Amino acid sequence: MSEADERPRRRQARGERRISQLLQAAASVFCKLGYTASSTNAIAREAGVSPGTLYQFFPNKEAIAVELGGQLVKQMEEAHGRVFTAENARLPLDQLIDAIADPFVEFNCANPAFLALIKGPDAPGRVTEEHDTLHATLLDGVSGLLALRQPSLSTVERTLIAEMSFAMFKAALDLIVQSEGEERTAYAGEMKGMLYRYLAPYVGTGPVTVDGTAAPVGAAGATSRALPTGS
Amino acid sequence: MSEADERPRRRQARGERRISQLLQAAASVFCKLGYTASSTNAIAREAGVSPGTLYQFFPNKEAIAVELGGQLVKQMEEAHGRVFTAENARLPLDQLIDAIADPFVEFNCANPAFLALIKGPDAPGRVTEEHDTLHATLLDGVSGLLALRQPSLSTVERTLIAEMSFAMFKAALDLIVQSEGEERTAYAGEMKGMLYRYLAPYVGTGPVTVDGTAAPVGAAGATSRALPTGS
Amino acid sequence: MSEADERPRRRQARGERRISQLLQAAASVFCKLGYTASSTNAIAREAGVSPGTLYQFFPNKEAIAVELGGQLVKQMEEAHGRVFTAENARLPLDQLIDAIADPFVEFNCANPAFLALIKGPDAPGRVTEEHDTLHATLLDGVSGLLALRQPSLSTVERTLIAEMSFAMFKAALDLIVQSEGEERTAYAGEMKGMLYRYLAPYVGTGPVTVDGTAAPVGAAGATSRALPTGS
Amino acid sequence: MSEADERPRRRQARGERRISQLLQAAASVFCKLGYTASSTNAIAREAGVSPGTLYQFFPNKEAIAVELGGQLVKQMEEAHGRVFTAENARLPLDQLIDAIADPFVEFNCANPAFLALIKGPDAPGRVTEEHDTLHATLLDGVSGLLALRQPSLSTVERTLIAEMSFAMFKAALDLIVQSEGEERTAYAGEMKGMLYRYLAPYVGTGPVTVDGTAAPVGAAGATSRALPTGS
DNA sequence: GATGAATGAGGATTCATTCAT
DNA sequence: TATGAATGAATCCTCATTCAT
Repeated sequence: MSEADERPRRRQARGERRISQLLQAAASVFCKLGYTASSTNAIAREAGVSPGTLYQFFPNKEAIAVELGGQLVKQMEEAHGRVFTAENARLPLDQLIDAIADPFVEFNCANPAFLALIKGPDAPGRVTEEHDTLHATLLDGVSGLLALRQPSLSTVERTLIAEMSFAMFKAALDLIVQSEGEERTAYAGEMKGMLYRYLAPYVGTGPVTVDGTAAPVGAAGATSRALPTGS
Repeated sequence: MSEADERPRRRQARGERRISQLLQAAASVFCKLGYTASSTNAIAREAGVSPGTLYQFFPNKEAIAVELGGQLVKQMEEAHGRVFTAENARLPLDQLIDAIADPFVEFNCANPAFLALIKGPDAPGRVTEEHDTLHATLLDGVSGLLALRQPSLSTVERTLIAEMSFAMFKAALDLIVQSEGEERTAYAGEMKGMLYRYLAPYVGTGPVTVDGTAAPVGAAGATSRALPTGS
Repeated sequence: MSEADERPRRRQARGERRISQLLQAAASVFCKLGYTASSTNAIAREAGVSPGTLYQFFPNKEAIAVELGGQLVKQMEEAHGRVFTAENARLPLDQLIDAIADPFVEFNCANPAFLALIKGPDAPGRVTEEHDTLHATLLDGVSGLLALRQPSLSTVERTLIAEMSFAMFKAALDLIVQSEGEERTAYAGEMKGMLYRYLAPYVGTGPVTVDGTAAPVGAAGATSRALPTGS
Repeated sequence: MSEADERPRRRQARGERRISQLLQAAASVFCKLGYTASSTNAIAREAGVSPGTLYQFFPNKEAIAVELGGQLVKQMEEAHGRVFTAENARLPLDQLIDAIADPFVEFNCANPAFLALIKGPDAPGRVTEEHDTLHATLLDGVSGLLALRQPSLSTVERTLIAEMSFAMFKAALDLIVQSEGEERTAYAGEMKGMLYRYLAPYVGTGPVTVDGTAAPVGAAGATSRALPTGS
């Protein structure tokens, strides 16, 4: 019984060690060279194994990225819990932003490969499955938050705002990850301020009240450029 | 004198035709494949010349990107004039943003290769000379504007805000260029709104008065997250 | 004794199951891809075992082919009995041809891998041991038949005729195996007619008489095997 | 004028030399290893050039085979003229067979790669474009001859006979090419005898008369082609 | 200038085979 | 015995770059 249980596991043990070895190597290489310029051979070399070994676990580069993305998402969840939750959605805007951004910032600084995957390859049309999935997942998270917080937004509006917010977030994250120390803190602060001021006119700044509407906002100057909030 | 003058000119005439041929081809290929995945052979093929010819004008791939960047900057200036001017700096913030963003949006939609170059390769550390130059140029533009508009900002603050603004701008531009029709217009609107609300606390919304200070702003809610404006 | 006897037997039992599993897989893969393009990994995969297991029973790809050839020969004998017999040799030519061709056709249609092995790899000089063995076996069969039927043929003549007959047979078998239904029947008929007319002048058409000479020629039966000439 | 003529040619000169060098190398490698087992690297090595050079002239292995096939067909035509002609079709059968077989035998002995291409890869379903084309061309030749010689044959009959004849022809050619000296001559004789006797009932042995019908059968000439039967 | 041939290292991927478990 | 991990050379093919013409 235990034998039937363990035997397969033991075999997988080496394999799984190799897999994480390879994923770690991939993370490192993706960070150093970017996705496009990373080669499977380079990853294998970094992992200290032969190219053939890599291909025993992954059918191609894309699959490595997919798996790495999945692992990182899982790791982030394990470390910081789910961030796109209904509870978070109902927080005052500044706290909501903290609740999303802080874990992301922390995790991406510790695992810069995550950002590399989120950003994807530098070619417009050449999006990869993995990047797509990741992008969709995160975008859905943002969009869901918006829906919970401000149900009056139309789908189009919501998508627009979510895409913008996510794009801004990624771009700022890039600056954050690439800097260090005080500079990094400063960038993180800027990112939050930016998101706060961008989103305030759409979703209000206060906590969401019982009836599901966000508290009224005082950002009068923005309205002329903002989408109608539907209120 | 006339000999030394004219022969080179003729040669340069042919040469420059070749060069723009090649640059146009490069623009097209960079857009299709991204910088990293673009090959010199592909560019030469697209330009209808032999690889050898390409290397008669450019010592390597990087140089093509550098030159292309330069040309595009020049073209944009020819089409839209200088945008980072003192006059613009003194406009009311919304007009200032229009004055910068509109030409960029228009030009990048017409020349999507520009954005590809601005974004650079997908590798964090692997920044290329060309991308660096372009980045520095544009960042200086933004930074200069900030300096003119709000001289009280410290260098550090100015750099921070400029980097953030530029990063946001690039990210939004990406969304804009990749969309079409109404969607594109909507993204452009969002970008402007976003920049407006982000910058207002730092540089004020009104026109700059004679004494070089921006008009006072009323964006109270933002201050807690914003850098001190130096006022 | 019982230990030394039975354990190996049990082991062999499992082993032989594995072996036929592998051989069946090999047959399938050889058919799909041809001998040259077939890989041991592919065979193992098809058999549902690991590559290591395959190499526990066969030292290399060649050995698989050899064994498969042997098994198929044995299977064909089990299904159709020996065909290269003295009795057959003495039959009237058309019946002799039937006696040889029918089992081969039937068996090869059911086990197309057999033909793949008979044909061998597509390289002229690269004949494999397995193909050689099979080739020699079958050629000996034909040659033996000729010797029995027409002892007056010199060795050289006999070899020549045997090689030719066998080559024709293989080529026709290929057409037969690759076709279906009526077409297959038609090809089989053509093959027999072809062999009949080719061999008749050498070995006579009638049954072999007691004194070992074939009956004089007078290829009456041939027409019945030919397509109507339309005249 | 001559300059404008020669310049492009001179450039191509090196290239065309390379191309025939490569084709020759390919012929040699295909013969040694068979089509399937031949690698582009091996061909390049044999030609004494780098792999990259090969790919400047041929996009892949298949293309090499196609080109080589084309060249060989052309060369055979140049050396022996067209063989599938109406005049040949009307000859007495033995002369017709001579007219077809002799050039083929001679050419294939001199250029054994031709046969390698005609035979194609050893995989049943994996037929290559080049082999297909070659096969179709030659089969059409045979079929055309049959149509001219015996118009009363139905399409189905004609195809059947053509396929059979061609298959037999290929198989015999293989024996011929692989043997030498007297043996080769003997095989060639056998092949002709075999074809003669196979085809006689379908297309008659005599010359085709004015009204388009073949002379009545009465295969007198056949015996002269057969080995002495030892009777 | 322009060409296109040439290179050889490097890209992804597969293969026959061996080894540790 | 059976597994699956491991290997490294070999597969096809591309790339940035150079060179002879």
